[in-house]
Amino acid sequence: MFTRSEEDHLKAIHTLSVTGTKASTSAISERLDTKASSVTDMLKRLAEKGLVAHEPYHGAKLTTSGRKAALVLIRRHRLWETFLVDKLGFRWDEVHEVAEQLEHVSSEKLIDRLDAHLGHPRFDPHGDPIPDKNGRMITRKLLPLSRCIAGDHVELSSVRNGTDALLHYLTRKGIALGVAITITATHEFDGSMELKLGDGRILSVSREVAEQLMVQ
Amino acid sequence: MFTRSEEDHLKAIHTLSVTGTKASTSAISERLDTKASSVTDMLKRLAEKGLVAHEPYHGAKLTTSGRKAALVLIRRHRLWETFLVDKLGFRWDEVHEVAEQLEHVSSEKLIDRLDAHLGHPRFDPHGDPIPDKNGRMITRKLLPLSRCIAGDHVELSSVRNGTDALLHYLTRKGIALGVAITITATHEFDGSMELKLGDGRILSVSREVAEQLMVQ
DNA sequence: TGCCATTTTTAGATTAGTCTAATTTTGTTT
DNA sequence: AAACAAAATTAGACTAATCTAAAAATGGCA
Repeated sequence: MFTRSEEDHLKAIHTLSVTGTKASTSAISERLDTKASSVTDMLKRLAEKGLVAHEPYHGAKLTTSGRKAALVLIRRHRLWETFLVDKLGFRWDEVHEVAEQLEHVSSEKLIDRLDAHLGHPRFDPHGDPIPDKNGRMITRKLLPLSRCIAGDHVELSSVRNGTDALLHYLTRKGIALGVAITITATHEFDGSMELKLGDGRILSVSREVAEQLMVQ
Repeated sequence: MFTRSEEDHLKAIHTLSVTGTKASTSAISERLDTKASSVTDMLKRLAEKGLVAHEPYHGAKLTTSGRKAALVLIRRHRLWETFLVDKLGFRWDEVHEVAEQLEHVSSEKLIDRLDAHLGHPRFDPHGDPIPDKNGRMITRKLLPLSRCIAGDHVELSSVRNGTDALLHYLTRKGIALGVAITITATHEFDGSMELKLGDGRILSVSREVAEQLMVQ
């Protein structure tokens, strides 16, 4: 259907859009680790195919069919991540790169069967929602832990931009999705927070980390 | 590690070699549905990388490292086929094309975990042996059903060159791997054979089909 | 309002992989 | 052994995807 590079660009534009960032040429090129001129070329090609609206000098937006294609890719990626963790016993910090390859395998039947095999999961191992066959997914209003104040009782629901390093760090600290968190103290001067977990353990996290832990 | 096209060529050369055919430029190009000149180019590239020995005008042979690479690809392909049938409920005549894509996903850990998840299968859904981590696999001396004579009692062990159409045909006839077969008659004039299956069913197969059914 | 730094696009080159058409080699056949 | 058909290689062109360097556009600020 699409080339690997086209798919990578569609996904990048989608991700930027949903996080509220304008999908500018430079933002896309940074995400894909290519040069801006390469992105311009690809935007032209995608525009010709009717997948993006490219306003020269003013970034790109997905068209309806471009968005549909991007959601298929996100569905594939998140289902494969779930498979790797649930069925093959990978850790959540090991799955991204492999899923990045698997998502380009194009077979609707494969993905639908995989979905069923996994029990139609609604969230992937990082807490991100998995689009269904029609591109629909659960939307939750989450806020970063860094916005909570002392005394709040919350639950860890997803990890934003979870680099493998961050995920590994959390794993080592014994922090997993679904864990109950009580904020015991927040420190103004550096933004770090003291937490009490559901099992009674006490720990402290930096502001950077607290900004990526999305809670409910 | 290798490009998709390099991998396709390695696998084609390997398959030709093990079936006793010389891996000539034209034989490879026919398998890959490309032109002979494209194959010549690729053989040069693979020879530079030390994966094949290319004797111009006299075909190609895999080097030790080329053979090792090809076996990795065959291992991946057959494990994925097994996964599709055993875990996702695909029919054996539906898996080839999808496995053809999945085999290019490169992650040793993925394949080893998949192997374990499937219970270290020794044969794929078509009866072909699956190489282990070290490239070793079971070798069986099979012969085509067409070489059997009336009165022989045999077991269907694999289907050679199983095109999707042939596999689908066998499925419709209720013929599966492992089925016991007694040859009740062979017809000289067109090579067709009369068979009695383990469950008592009687059927007749053409010479072409009998040449592809490998028995023990 | 006009200048300037930043961003984006354009122009032109490069690489991998493919093709067609022409040339060369091989090996069979008379 | 010479000729010829088949197979393989070479030559040259094309496309997709990338890059660098140069030119153009944008938008904030003096």
